[in-house]
Amino acid sequence: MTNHHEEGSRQTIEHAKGLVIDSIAETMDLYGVTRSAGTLYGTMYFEEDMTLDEMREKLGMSKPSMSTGVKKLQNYNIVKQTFRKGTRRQTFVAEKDFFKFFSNFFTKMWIREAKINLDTVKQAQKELNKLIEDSEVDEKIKHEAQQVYQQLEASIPYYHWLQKLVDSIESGEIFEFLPVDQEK
Amino acid sequence: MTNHHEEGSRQTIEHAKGLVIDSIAETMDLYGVTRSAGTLYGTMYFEEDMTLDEMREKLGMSKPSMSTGVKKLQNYNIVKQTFRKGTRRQTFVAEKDFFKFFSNFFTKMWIREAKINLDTVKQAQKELNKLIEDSEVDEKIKHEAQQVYQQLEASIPYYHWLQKLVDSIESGEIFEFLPVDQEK
DNA sequence: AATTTTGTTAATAAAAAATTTAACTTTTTG
DNA sequence: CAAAAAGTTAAATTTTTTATTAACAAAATT
Repeated sequence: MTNHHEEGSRQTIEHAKGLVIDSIAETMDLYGVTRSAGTLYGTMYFEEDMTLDEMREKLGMSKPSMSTGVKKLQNYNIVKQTFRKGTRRQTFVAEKDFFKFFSNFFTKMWIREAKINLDTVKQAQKELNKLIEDSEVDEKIKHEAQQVYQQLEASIPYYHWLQKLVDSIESGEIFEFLPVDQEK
Repeated sequence: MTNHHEEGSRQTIEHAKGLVIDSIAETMDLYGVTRSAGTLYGTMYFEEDMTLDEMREKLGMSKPSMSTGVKKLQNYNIVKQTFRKGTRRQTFVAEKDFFKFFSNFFTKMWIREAKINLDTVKQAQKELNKLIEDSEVDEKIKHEAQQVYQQLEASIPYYHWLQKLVDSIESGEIFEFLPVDQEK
């Protein structure tokens, strides 16, 4: 085996990884994560823990970009800080189990959706109730307010269901209903 | 009931709707849908079918913006074209059932994720296999290729599971496992 | 304590995305 | 079939986002 061949083989491996990294980044882009954060995650997916400088080297970008990128990924709960002995630099590691990725990423969004929207619906209903219970208010308006109130009321079970979905993912119960097929 | 009061009451209703529209737009923003498309959806959520000009009027934006916005929402499968008799203008209606919204929106993303990433993983594995099966290739490289191959292989069950999740949502089966609580 | 290393914040520059105006195409109706 | 209406596409502009350089702050080692 010559060095010439070895060089080409390394390139083949890097090419294969590159395909997957781009694909992951495209998917994350679909989910509203910026392309560069997605590429960073994809890169970390194939590495052990990395320092900011190692990321910068791999991606050819500036250190502040890596710093903010990693922070973003930490916010999505798909990258964690780790402790590598022998260096005083911070190191970070990507969540490599896609089931955990799914869980961390979507439950975070859904919890927030359920909370924010439910709070808002309650607040809007409170305001509508003022009209509905006010004897001074015109019947036509009252009826309109009631209709909107009802539409909002009908949305509430959805947010409760979303919370149940989150719970079943976090507890792992969902995998009893939808088992992971291990065979290829 | 005076007209003066009636004016204020209408404003109260609009204010309540506005709270909810903003909240919906914020959630959709979280999901990677632009703010203005989210606001358009939120607006349509409180209306029957709408023409482009009605949207433009409500949102105070240009008609081409409405045209592209509606197209985007149609792509997410959360807005459909309808036929209102008596007008030759196109009309559009928003999906108001959030369960269907959830289903349409997320299954579309997940189907795409599963397909694209699975295809890419297979392709990457094919390239890695060339190294693994090539007797000319250095053992060290071969080992590295095998490791990456294995990492990719381990991700495949996730994509199959995602497809199963999509199927159970589309068939409605998931609601047997996670029933919708009707009581408040 | 001083110096070096590391990471973050701030300001600027560059790039990307969204919005509008204007031109154009298609559809409808008289 | 001509005229008008409706919708889309294209080009240009504005706004927003992203990334970089440079300055700063914090931590650690000598």
